[in-house]
Amino acid sequence: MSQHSDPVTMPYRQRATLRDVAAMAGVSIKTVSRVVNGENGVAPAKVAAVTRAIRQLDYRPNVSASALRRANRRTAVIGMVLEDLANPFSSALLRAVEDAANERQLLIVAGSVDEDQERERTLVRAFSERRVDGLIIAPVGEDQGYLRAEVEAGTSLVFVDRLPQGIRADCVLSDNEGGARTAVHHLADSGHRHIAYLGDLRIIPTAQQRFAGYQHACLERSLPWTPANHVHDLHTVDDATAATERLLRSGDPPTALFASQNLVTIGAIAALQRLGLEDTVALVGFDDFPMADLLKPRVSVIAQDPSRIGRVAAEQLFQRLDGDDSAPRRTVLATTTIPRGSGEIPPARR
Amino acid sequence: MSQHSDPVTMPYRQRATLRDVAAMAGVSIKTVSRVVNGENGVAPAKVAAVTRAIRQLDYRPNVSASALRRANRRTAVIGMVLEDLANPFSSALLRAVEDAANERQLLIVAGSVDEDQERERTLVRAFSERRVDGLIIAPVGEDQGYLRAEVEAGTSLVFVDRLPQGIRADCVLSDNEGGARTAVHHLADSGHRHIAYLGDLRIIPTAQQRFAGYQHACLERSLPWTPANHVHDLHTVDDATAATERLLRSGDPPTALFASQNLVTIGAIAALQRLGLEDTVALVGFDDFPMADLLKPRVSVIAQDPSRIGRVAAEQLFQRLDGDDSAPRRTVLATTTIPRGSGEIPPARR
DNA sequence: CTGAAAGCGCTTACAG
DNA sequence: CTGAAAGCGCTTACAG
Repeated sequence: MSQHSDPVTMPYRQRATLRDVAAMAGVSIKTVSRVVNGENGVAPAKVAAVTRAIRQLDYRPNVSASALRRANRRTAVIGMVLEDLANPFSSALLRAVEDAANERQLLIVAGSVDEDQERERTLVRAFSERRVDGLIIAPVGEDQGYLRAEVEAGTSLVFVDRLPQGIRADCVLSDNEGGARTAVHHLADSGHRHIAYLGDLRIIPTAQQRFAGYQHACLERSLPWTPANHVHDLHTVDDATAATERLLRSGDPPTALFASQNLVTIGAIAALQRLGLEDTVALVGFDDFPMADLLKPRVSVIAQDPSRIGRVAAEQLFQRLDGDDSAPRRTVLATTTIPRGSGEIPPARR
Repeated sequence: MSQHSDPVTMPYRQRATLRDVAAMAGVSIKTVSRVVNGENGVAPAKVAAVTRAIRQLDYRPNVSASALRRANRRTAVIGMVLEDLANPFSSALLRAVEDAANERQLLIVAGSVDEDQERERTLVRAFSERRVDGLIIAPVGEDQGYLRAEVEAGTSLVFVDRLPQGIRADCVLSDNEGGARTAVHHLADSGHRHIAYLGDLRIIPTAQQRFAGYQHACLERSLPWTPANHVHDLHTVDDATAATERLLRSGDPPTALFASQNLVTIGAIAALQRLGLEDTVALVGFDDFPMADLLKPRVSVIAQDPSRIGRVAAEQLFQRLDGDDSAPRRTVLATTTIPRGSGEIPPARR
């Protein structure tokens, strides 16, 4: 293949530059720049000539080039590091931030970390090498101290969903402990005393907080503390289904389940259905999900509001971008209890 | 507030540049550049000195600056224009493209269009002004001709989910017509002759194709053509619920429903449950969804594979980035019929 | 109201 | 093996 016909080595067909526009309009590039940036103090006739040249040449300013030279260096891009762009919680966060970012003409680069610390760092570095103005991060891993370098370089930083470690920065998250407490209280109010805890990976701070809430509620209501009823490290639907089946088939099964996360709730439901116990064993899940209202029984949940978390985080980030350098703020959003049926099933005779 | 303490006007604390690294290592910036880019032909001692300086200064190359000067102008960023980053179909596409992009160290900027043509153009322009290397677009609106300028400027372009209009380019999508045909055949095979069509906005090409599939299947099986049973322009769950209720309460209700999209299926289920008809009226939905397997009855669907669409689109894009300039290719992926119960309910006596 | 010169952080195209 | 000069597309800091 000749050098000429190979699109890889062939130079791209030129896009019009300030120079080209200037030449066509018969002015200097500085004048074109003024028009492009809407600065005033340009003679109307020149504005007209430039505008026409821009249209004729289909000129697109190169935002990266201008950011490189501009005093504030802003790229108008923010980076989001999320657990998994395909999961509803992450994507609701992303979408909420997108909507907020739109008003400011900010673009979003985003990536998934899948609970992998290494990946978190890789993504942040990639974003940093593109000089994003700000970062919104759902942290994984035990130490976010490496992000101090970014902050010192002028990158704004807001965490979501989970508290960061090793760095003080803004964070917006749900009241995980309070929500879990409420769930257990809710079940206890229906008379349950044997309430199982079905939890996500213990290394996840959110999971820890939810377990703490469970624990406190058990103490508060003097429920028996039965470690056999505490299952941790469930990270997939299938994990949760298997664990729930095992639990319910054991010699001393719980009369109610608290599922500390979306996928775990779904897995628990699958297990209950398989054993025909969905109308016998009570269930409250942490996190709402689309079909909760159409299942039988309808599923009671402790709902977070990921859209709100995203919106609040975005607003927080924008304040920082606007120069707010007050002390880091932690915003804890209350959860909402939504009783739909499954959480109000009374204890079965044993 | 003094000029100095105002973070907006205050210059950002300097990040280390090639110059700084060169000064510390006692070499020219060209030598640092060689080390950073892994070019060989640098004396080992200098490589060591440079490497040490890079570490000490926590140097991060400015990828945008290098792209500006580099011959191929590649930014290593691709843009995705999707319907709604928060909906499962879009987010599955995004995630699949992300996974493919990771292998090539490409970053993704993404945005939602919400069925708004204006927004599609705005997003594309914003991406273009950042000089993305490629675009993956789920097109809305009637004309994608404006994208020719991007292609001529060297931007690779692949459409997903919907065929573009006004431009010839690669496209990866499901066999919408075939899938819809199969759905109706499936219901007809159980003896249904009065099958309602519940469809999304008619302006959406995908919806048109699904209606065409429905139509062909009706002809093929000589089913009565009853316009009263064709409901279009359902775009939300609530729309679909209301329309389905109306239909089932009419004088001559259908014995089976074909819901041409996710949210419509969910709305139809809500209506069936409300009327107590979920075990009486058959239902097949286009698009699978997470809980389909846990509802009662379990929901039969025609499944697309958004992950596969995303992966194939990404691979197609990468081939173009690698210089493939063969004729535009259209990839149509087959759908899968998943019978779970709701689609196998026989016609009720009328 | 306008523009020529310098420079953002980097790579290219050379020369040695 | 190494580096000085020019330049990517733009804005800054001036001068007129």
